[in-house]
Amino acid sequence: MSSAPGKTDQATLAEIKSGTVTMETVGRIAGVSQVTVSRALNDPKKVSAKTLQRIQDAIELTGYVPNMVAGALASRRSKLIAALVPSITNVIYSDLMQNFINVIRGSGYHVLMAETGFSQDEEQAVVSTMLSRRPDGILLTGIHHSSGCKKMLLGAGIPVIEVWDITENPLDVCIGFSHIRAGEEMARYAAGKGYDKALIVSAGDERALRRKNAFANQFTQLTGNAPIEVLYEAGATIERGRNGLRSGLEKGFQSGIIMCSSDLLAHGILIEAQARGIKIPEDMAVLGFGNQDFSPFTLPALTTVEINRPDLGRRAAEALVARIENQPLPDKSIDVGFELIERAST
Amino acid sequence: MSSAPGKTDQATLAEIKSGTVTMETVGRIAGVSQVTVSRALNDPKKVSAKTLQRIQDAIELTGYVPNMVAGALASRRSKLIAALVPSITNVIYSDLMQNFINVIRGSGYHVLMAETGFSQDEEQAVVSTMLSRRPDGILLTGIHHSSGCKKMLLGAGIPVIEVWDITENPLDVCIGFSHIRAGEEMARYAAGKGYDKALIVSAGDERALRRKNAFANQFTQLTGNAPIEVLYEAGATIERGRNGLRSGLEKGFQSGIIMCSSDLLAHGILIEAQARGIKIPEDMAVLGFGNQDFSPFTLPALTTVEINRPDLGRRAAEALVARIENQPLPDKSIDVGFELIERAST
DNA sequence: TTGTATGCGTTATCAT
DNA sequence: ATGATAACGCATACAA
Repeated sequence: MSSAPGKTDQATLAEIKSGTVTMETVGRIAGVSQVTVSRALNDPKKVSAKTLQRIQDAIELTGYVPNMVAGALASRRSKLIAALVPSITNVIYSDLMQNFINVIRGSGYHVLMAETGFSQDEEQAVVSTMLSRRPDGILLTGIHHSSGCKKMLLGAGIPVIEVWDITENPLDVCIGFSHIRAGEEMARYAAGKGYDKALIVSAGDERALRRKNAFANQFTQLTGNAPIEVLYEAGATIERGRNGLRSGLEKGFQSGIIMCSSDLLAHGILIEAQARGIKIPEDMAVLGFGNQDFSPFTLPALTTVEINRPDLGRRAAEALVARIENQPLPDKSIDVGFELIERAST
Repeated sequence: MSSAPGKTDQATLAEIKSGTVTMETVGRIAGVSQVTVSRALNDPKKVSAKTLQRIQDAIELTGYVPNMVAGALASRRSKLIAALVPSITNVIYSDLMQNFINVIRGSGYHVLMAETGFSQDEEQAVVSTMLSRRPDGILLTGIHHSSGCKKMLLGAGIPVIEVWDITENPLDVCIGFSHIRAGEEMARYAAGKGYDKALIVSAGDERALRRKNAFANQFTQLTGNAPIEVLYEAGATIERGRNGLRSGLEKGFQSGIIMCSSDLLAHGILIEAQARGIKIPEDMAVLGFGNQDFSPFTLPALTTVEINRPDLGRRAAEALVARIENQPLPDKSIDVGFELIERAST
């Protein structure tokens, strides 16, 4: 009678105390086999109400916690998603990830997050170690990856979603917007408002540079004047924005519009302008990018380009889960677009 | 001779093509057993130079990627760390996590990151699903957790590190600073500078409120005047900073010092003050918290309290890894302190 | 230095 | 509705 339902024998007690409770333990207490416990958790309909109740009681009693490591090995589905972003301290990306993660969690997946620091080599290194976790899917930022990285991803045979950029030929699925079109749109707006001189203050990452070049080309074409440029290797900060205006003035910029690769830089420029008694937008205009949460509340409020990041994160998660679960996906390349929001700084 | 070293037979080719390469496959090609491949990867010293080379060639040939899921199950060490923060979009925490993750990665661990949103219930729910991944250690933000959460953690029997706060009785190890002492120090500073009226603009999370209360008590004690308070349920933003000053003025605040629970709120107050023609620090002073990257570059530069977040993240990672690997830890409770940095806003 | 046997805690495939 | 059995891919103990 030692293994009768409801009984808790010596061995069972030892397992509970040592924290080594498994489905086997739960089953022994509930008077069923380990397999039935597995079914009770994964597909309760297949188990009778009576035994289901007994199993639930046993789980309660033992404090059983499922072991997804074992589950992943057996099912060959890890329920893990790897997510690679250039920087987790940059709100542009963490904002996106916040929504991505929340949707992903709702579908029962966990997220392994890592930084790639704007470098393809680092991305490849990170992808390499991530794949050893056998993720069911992976999110990458951007559409440019090393060939070694692509090869590994193809070899892994898992869905890949590339975000924050767009291309006709994604590795698998991409969702984002055209940085070139965004840059061009900013130039058209600037020229359309009558500004015929421009200063560009930009961070040095590849996507920012693509926007910058598109802006410069379009602006030059429309006005006949090539913008002055101030570039930073590193990421955008308010400090670099302040320095950027200083450098721009030293390089001879006197009036017109200042195109920034980020609202953070733009905010820094507003501050530096204020410190110097330069009036925005009377003396010069400022155009940001990203529409961060503070951008409507600067002095003056910032004209900028909005990307709906929460929506982007959500849709990326939904698309990735759909791909993993073999649901049909209408499109391999999803353009979420952007919107130029005019405020007082221009 | 079909399994002679260097040979690649039919079955092996099939495995390579189907992406189901294991140590077994590699070993077959290299002419050794699966165990030797395992050793070659985990402890190369134990394998002769010759076979090591053959194994490396076979790995190269097959594109073998280790399966840490299987490794975790067999060794009962997942090499996974769960990290729970209130918000990943808040730079205060993402800054900390950035350094935490980098150190953790260097030790061969991966990080499962999740948000808990300032709620103990959500924290418990997240902990629950995280534990099913059998992490080797876990990082929590703060020292207050639901009893269910504590029970689960104890039951899991893994090292826990609590950051961004401090207590004499951590669950396991904690590293952070005293929010009460920080609030008191801010009050002493304010009173010492001669301010005898105060407005508090604070976010509503538990730690911010502890600083607020400590400040209010100490300030009242020193000056005889209780501060006016403006509280927000949600997190700190520049927008709420601007609204906070507005509300403070409506509540009758006219002059003195404004104590903020975050530099973001303080920045918003500087902006609103500028919009209203209020001179900082002549008409009223502003005191922030956090020393964010922009804080030296606001107008005027922000007086604030600095916590060395990168250092905190690094030390948290080091302490957690030490605990996991059973290395001695000098202290269960590590106070990293804080520093009041005086700038132009006071 | 290398190999054999075994088990990690599940899921999947058959039976019953 | 439930159970027996065999993977899953690796690490560990023990042998040789």
